[in-house]
Amino acid sequence: MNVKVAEPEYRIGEVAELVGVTTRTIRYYEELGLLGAGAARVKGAHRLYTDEDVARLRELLRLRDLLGLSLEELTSLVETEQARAALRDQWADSDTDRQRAAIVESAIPLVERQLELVRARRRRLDDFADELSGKLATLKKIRRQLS
Amino acid sequence: MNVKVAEPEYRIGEVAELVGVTTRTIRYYEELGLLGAGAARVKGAHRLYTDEDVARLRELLRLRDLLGLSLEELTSLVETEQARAALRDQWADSDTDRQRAAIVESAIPLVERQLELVRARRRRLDDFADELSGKLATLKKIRRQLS
DNA sequence: GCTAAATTTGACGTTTACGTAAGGATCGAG
DNA sequence: CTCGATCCTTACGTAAACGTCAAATTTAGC
Repeated sequence: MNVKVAEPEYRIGEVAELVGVTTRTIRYYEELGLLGAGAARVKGAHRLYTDEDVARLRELLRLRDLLGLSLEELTSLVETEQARAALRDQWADSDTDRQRAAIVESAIPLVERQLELVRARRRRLDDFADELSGKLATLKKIRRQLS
Repeated sequence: MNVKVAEPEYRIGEVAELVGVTTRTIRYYEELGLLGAGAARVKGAHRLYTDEDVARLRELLRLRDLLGLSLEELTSLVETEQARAALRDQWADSDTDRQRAAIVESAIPLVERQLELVRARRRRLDDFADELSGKLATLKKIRRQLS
């Protein structure tokens, strides 16, 4: 029972290069609870990451870079997902549909919140772009009148 | 000659409240060369700001907040405008059209660069939004199948 | 089992972007 | 001219997000 599919795993240095950060950053994020990499890890052993871990890290970095969220804001935004990720390990096992449904139910509002943040930021950028366009048009008009 | 239109002027505390930052921030930005407020100011005298100064500060804050630019990146991005702002004071005076044209000429590429940055950021946000939408759709599909 | 390369833990250092406090000067109203 | 509010300069303090270094360990290959 509890058959594990041999997932390809990466060491911290590989992950760092894959996503473009340093190993320090990855350990720091784990320290903050943003990454649970190998939750069950004997102290001193090397950390191992799955493809899913890498994807999660990439998403965190995107939220950080595109929305300018602090790591503290990130933690509160993904805390639910943290629990979900913990549960997810057992997804493939003997979970009941009811349990699976609960996991999905909890994941949906999280993604919805992220989507809202992204869209709100997009709207503000649109406004800014509009103003800059107007400014540019004004400048060009002046230029024409001066030539 | 050199008739000055009595522009409404604000003290640093007023500006701070208007744009939502502290006076420290404003002085710090001046220290970095981002704001030239009262370039010709006797040491020790109070700083005075015009409506245009306030607008400029607001723009800087938007670039900082929406694009996540560091203050160093901001300085290099607006350095040209800095020179332009210095010249602009004489705009209303005895400038020739050739000089005015030069000012406008130098301002245009600056605004264009800003617009490019904003649009690039917007594209990345759109990509992110698309991915999140897809993820959300997937989750909802799973939810339907489990119910 | 041995060795080189990568990793771990712990701790102190660094940069950015301001916060904060002190002592004195300036400004505007009366 | 006086007084209270606001501001000035100088300087040290701070939080976030890592950087860096050292000594001990672990891991992969032979």
